[in-house]
Amino acid sequence: MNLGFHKHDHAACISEGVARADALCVAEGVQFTPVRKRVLELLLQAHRAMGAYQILDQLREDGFKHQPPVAYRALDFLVARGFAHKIEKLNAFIACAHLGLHHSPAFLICRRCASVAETRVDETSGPLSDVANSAGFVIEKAVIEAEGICPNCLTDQPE
Amino acid sequence: MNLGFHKHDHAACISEGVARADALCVAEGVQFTPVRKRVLELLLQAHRAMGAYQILDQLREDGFKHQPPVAYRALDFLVARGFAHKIEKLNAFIACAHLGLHHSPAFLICRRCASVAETRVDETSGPLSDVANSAGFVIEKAVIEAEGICPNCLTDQPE
DNA sequence: TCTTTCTTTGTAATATTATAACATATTTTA
DNA sequence: TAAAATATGTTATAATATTACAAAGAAAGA
Repeated sequence: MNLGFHKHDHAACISEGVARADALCVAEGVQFTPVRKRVLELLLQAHRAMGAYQILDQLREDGFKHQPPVAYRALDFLVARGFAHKIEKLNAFIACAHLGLHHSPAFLICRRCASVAETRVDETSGPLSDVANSAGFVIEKAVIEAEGICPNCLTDQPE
Repeated sequence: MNLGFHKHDHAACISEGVARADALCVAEGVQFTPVRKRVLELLLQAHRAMGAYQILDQLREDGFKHQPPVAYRALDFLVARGFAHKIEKLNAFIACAHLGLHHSPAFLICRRCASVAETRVDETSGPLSDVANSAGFVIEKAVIEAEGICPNCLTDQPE
């Protein structure tokens, strides 16, 4: 599976992501306002997890308002619609890599270069759901974040 | 598997947990100082995730010093030794339920009663490691936190 | 169209979580 | 016991996130 630890046409991946989100917003009848669009662009562009205050700094440079709620609202919107995810381990946000597909995301976080790859996992099977099922616990959402060393950092240099 | 969503001899589970941690500290030649012990007791007693400032409040009542670093240092110690875990999703801490066993923890968090159950997962197999392996990513630590409704809250009352 | 309803934005203030930095004290080791 | 390592005391501040309320804008119904 393509995990993002590689070179790719980045300009296209930004514009495609925005276009897809745009279409989804139209389809769902919600407003993809300038600040929401800009935040998604920033996340797609960064291609890594960004903190809310990093985003806020960028918004300021772009002439947007930049009090904390501006960023948090846009992020809440993007996360609620699945256009972005929060990485709990980093208190940071990342653009969704599978935009439009209903999925349960899992992340591989490189502790060296801070890149984050998103993959998908099956919510309804696996050891965790087995345990939950047998205990009678109903899982609604799972945070799955693995920290380690990405292939680039493994080969690039010694630790 | 016993997930903690049940009645049990709580006094015993606190004293056993402390005794086990004590023994491990002796074995490893590290100091299980009063504040460290007290924080572990508080976590074992609470039997749920506690924020650092909640712990700090308890420490104050117990006559300990109560500046933030006091709690964070004790928590860092407990987490580093595996006596406690941080729940990233909640920015909170919980006593380890499998104290002394080397393990990769996973959590089931009830969003209704805030109880947290700890279970173990196999780090070296499962869908996530398959993806990581094939991508050449080396996982060092995994955060696995499922949010949902626990069996007690499911049966107790409608949502 | 109007008007009212819902959604979004602007803004100030503040809450919550966490760390840096440095001095002092205590414990362990040589 | 001196030196080194570890742990604590303390102040200050950084980083992350939310509340609350007013104003503006968009959507929906009459």
